[in-house]
Amino acid sequence: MKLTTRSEYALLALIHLARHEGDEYVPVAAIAEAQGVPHRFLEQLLLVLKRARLVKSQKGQRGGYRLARPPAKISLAEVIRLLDGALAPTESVSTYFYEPTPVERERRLLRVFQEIRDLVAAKLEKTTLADVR
Amino acid sequence: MKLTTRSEYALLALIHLARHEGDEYVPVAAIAEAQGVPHRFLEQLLLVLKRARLVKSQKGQRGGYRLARPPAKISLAEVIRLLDGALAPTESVSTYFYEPTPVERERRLLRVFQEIRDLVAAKLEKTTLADVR
DNA sequence: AGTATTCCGACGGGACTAGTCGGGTAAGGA
DNA sequence: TCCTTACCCGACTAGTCCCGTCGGAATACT
Repeated sequence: MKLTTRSEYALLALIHLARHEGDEYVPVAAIAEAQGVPHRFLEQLLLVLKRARLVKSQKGQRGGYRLARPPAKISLAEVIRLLDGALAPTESVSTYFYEPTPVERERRLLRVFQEIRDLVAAKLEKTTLADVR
Repeated sequence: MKLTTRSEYALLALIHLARHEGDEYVPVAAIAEAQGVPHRFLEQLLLVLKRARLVKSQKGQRGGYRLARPPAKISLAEVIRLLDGALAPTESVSTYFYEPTPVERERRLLRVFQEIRDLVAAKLEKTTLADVR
């Protein structure tokens, strides 16, 4: 039932970028300082975001990062799933990663977990950076 | 966003006990075999459940465990919170365990997490063993 | 007495988390 | 051309947590 700092920091970084859409290419150092997260660590996360094409980067002087899409087109779900894996509270309930467990035989219990997953997923899916900017 | 096997197994055990309410005092071995979970491990979990007064125990021959309350009075929330800690997706959003983080300054984001926590908590709070038995 | 069963604390291996570090690569400016 | 800025990449580490296992003590029934 927990979120790692990875997705938390990633979200903070994206929010920062969403706020500076005009400035194009904000360096990691600026984001890190503004949001109070470790520079070197954030670098890693932004790299992941870049590979997933959520942000674009520019090297060298005046380089940095910017959003690859408008904030309204980036959902929290996408970010969290990317950094933390499945959204489901238990492995055997995810539609993205499947693996059998002993809980599976308890259909009613599983059902409850499915409903929760759907609730959470729906909420995260429809909340975008534009909403939390 | 994940549940540990601890609470999963604990729930399975409780469900088993709920199904055998008349038999009073089911030994751990029986539960473990029925639900397919490691005997020695489950023992630990039941001990926790006992200390929290969710179950009662009886030592010696014909001993074992039984529910301390009717199934309808035991919510999933209670069990999961006991074994896994807070239900909130991020630490700074739980009403039970509080600790400050850098995410706190992002009010809108925090708000979303709070809503999710409330959603999940409400669901788990009102679902009881009687529902999943 | 003997046997079944809970109770308790300790321990261990593996995975994961949260970072750090050193250096490589590209872009811009002087 | 050369220097500086900044991204890029992989390796590494220290700590924590998870999933169990184990040995044995205490207790209750037969």
